Amino acid sequence: MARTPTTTDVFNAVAEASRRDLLDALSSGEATVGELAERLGLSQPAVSKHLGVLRAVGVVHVRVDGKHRWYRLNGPALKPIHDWVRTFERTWNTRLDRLDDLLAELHSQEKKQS
Amino acid sequence: MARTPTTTDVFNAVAEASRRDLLDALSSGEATVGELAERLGLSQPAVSKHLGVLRAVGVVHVRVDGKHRWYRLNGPALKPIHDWVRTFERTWNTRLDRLDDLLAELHSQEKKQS
DNA sequence: TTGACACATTCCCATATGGGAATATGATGT
DNA sequence: ACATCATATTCCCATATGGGAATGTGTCAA
Repeated sequence: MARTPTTTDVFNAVAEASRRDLLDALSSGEATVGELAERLGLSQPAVSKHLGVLRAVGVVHVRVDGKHRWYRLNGPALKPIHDWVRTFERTWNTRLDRLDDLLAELHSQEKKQS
Repeated sequence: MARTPTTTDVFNAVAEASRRDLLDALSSGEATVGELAERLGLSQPAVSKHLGVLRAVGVVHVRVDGKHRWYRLNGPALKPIHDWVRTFERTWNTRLDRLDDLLAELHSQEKKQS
C-alpha cells in the first residue's frame, strides 16, 4: 500500500505545514479563500485543495454567502491530537510547570474580561 | 512536488498510525525491535523502518546492546505538536475543565507516590 | 444574455510512501 | 570458521501526494 491518505484523520490532514498555517490563520475568525490565499502567499487552487482536506476531516466548516465561501475553524476536531500527545506531556512537563501554565492562562483570561 | 517526507518533522512522522502505536508501546519503557514487532503484530522490517523514521525526527533513541537494539521514547520531541495544538485548546476546553484535568492529574500523581 | 468574479475541479507530473520478500550486516556462541 | 540470531537495508510496486496550469461551476451586476 501507499502512504496513509491525508483525509484519513486529523493527524494526517495536519501533517502538512500549509494546512497548519491555514488553521492558524482561521483561529482569528472566518475567512475567505481569497483572503487566505493572499495572507499565506499561496495560489487559489492550492488553498481550495488544502481547505478541502481540512473539511474532509471536519476541522473546518464552510458557510456559503453569494459567490464567497467563508471558512471557519472547528477546533474540537483537533482534540484527538491533543488527547494523544497529552499522554506524553509528563515526559517534559512537571506538575509545577503545569500549574504555572494554568495560572498564566487564568491571568490572561482575567485581562480579557476587563 | 510530492507529499512532505515523513522525516521532515514530528507532525509528519506521527501521522502514520503504526508509528503512534510504536510510541505508545514505548511509553512503558525501552523495548526491542522484536518485542515491538510481536506486540503490534507487525513484521520486523516494518518495525525497523518505522523506528528509522521516528529516530530521524528524534522522537526515539537507540541503545545498542550486543545483537539487540533497545529503543527508547524521547518525549520532549513531541512538544512542538503539543504546543501547536494547545493554541486551539480553548475552543473545546473551558477554564473549569482544565482545572478538573489538573486536579485529576494531581490525584493520580499522589497515588503513584504512595 | 453577457461578462466579471470567487471558487472548485481536473489534468499533469515528480516524488515519496508503506508493505512484503529477499538479502545484507553485525554480534554471539561453539 | 561457522551457524544462528536480531536488525537493517534493498528492491519491488500500487498508490497518493502537492503544485501549477487550465478549465469548470455558480453567483452577481448591468
